[in-house]
Amino acid sequence: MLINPLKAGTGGADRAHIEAVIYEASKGTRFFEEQKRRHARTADRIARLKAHAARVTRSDLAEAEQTIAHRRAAIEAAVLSDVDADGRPRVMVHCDLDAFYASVHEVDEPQWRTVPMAVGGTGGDGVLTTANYVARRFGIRSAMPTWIARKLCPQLAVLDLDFAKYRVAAAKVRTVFSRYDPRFRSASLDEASLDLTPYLAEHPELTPAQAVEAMRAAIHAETGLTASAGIAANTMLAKIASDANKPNGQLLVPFDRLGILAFVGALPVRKFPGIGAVTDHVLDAFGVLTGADIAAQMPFLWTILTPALRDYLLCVSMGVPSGAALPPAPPGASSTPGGDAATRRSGISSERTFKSTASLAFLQAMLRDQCATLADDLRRSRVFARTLTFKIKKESFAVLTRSRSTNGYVRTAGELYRHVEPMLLAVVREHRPPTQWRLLGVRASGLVGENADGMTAGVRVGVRVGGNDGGNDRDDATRDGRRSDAVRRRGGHP
DNA sequence: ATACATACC
DNA sequence: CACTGGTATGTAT
Repeated sequence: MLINPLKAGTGGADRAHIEAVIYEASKGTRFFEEQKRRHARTADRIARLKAHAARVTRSDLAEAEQTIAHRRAAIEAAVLSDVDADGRPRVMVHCDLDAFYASVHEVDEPQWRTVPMAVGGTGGDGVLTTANYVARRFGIRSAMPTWIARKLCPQLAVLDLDFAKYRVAAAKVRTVFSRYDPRFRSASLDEASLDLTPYLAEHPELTPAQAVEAMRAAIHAETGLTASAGIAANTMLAKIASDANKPNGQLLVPFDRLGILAFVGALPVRKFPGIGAVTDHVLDAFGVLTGADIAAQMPFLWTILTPALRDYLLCVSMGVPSGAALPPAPPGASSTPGGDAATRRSGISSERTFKSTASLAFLQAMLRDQCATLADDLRRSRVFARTLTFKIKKESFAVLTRSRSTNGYVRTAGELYRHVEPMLLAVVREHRPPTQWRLLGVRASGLVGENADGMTAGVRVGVRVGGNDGGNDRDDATRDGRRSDAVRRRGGHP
C-alpha cells in the first residue's frame, strides 16, 4: 500500500522504505527491546575500549609494531610454503548454490520462479530459511520472521521445508564437485570448498576461471540449480569471492601478493568471515572500515583487542586465513572467531521455542522432550557426553545457561534429564516473581564415542566395538554404569 | 570448569 | 501481539 511493489528493493529509496517497514513492525516488541539491550552492551564495550585506548603510550605502540613485524614475517613465510607438490600455488574454489532451498522448489515447480517465494517459517513464530530472488527484491531475507516478511510483501508464498528434496539435490551437486576435487569439503548442504590444483594439472588447457565456469555449468545442466563461486589462493579468499557476483556468477582473486593485498584492502571488514555485526560495529567506532584500515591501524588495534581477535585481524588483513604461522606458543591458541567448518563435532544439542509460560510442569515436560531428542541424536552419532548444558530463554529474550560436567558418560534420556532437571529447578527458583519462559534446550559436549569422527582413545573403552548398533538402547543406563570407571581414567580429550 | 557472547548457515 | 535451531569457539571469571 505504501509503495509500488514493482520497484521495491531496486534502489536507495526502496531500501529506506524496507528499513522503515521493518523498524515499524519490530519497534516495541520484546525482541526489539532485547536488541536494544545488546546494542547498549556493545556501546559499553566500545566505551571501555576507548578508555583503554586513551591510556596507550608510544612505547606500547612501538612494542606492538615489533611484535606485528615478526608475526607478519612468519605469516608470509608460511604462505610462501603453501604450494602443491610441484611448487605451484594452490587454486582454491568456494562454491555455493544460490538461494538453495528456494531454488530446489523452483526446479520442481517452475511456477515459483516468477513470484515472491520463501521457504520455512510456517507457524506463528517462524522465521524464513531462504527467499528466492524475486522475494529478495522486496527486502525479504533468511532469518526474517514470516510476519515481517508479509508486511514487506503480502503476496509472499511461503513453502514448507522439504529436507529430503534438498538432500537429493545436494547429492547430485556433490557428484559434480567430486569430479573436480574428490576430496572437496562441505560445511553445509549448499556449499563446498575445493582444491582445484590437481584437476588443473590434468587439464592444462583450462584456466582456473574456465574450469569453474564449466563446473557451474555442469551443476546447472545436471540439477537446474545455479551456483556462484570464488577462485583464490586460499579458502578464505575464495569464500569471500564467491559472494561477490552472486547469483550465478564467479570471481577470481589475483594470486600475487600485491593483488591479494589490494583485494582485501578494499573489502569492508564485515565481509571477512568471522567479523559479524558486533565486531563490525566495534571496529567502526575506531574508524576501521576496510581491510586496509585494519592493516594501517594494526599496532593500535593490537594494544586494545583480545589476542584471538587481533591475531585473526592481522592474518585476514594480509589475505591469509587465520591461524597461519601461529607462534610456537600457547596450546589453546587462537583460531577464527566464529569457527571454521572443517572440525569434528564437539557437541550436540536440542532446543525448542514455545508459547511463553511460567508453568514448571510444562517446562519439565518440555525438558524431558528435549532430553529424549538429544538422547536419540547421541545414540545415532554413537557418542556419549561428559558435559551437559541447560539453556533457557526468558520471554524478554534474555538467555541463561547452566552447565555441569558429570563423572562418567551419559546418553539416555533418563540420565540426561536427571542431570539437567536440577538446573531448570534452580533457575526457575532464582527468578521471583515467577518469570515467563519462551525456550529451553539441552546441549551435550565433551563427547566420547566410537571411532567415527576421530574421537579419542576413550572410545574403545566407552563403547563396545561393533557392539551397539543393534538399535537396542534399553540397557544403556546399565552399560553406562559399568563403563564409567574405565572411561573416567581416560580423561583429557582435546 | 562455568557463564555468556559472537558468528555462521 | 509477532524474531528459529544447530554447531563452534572466544572471553571473562
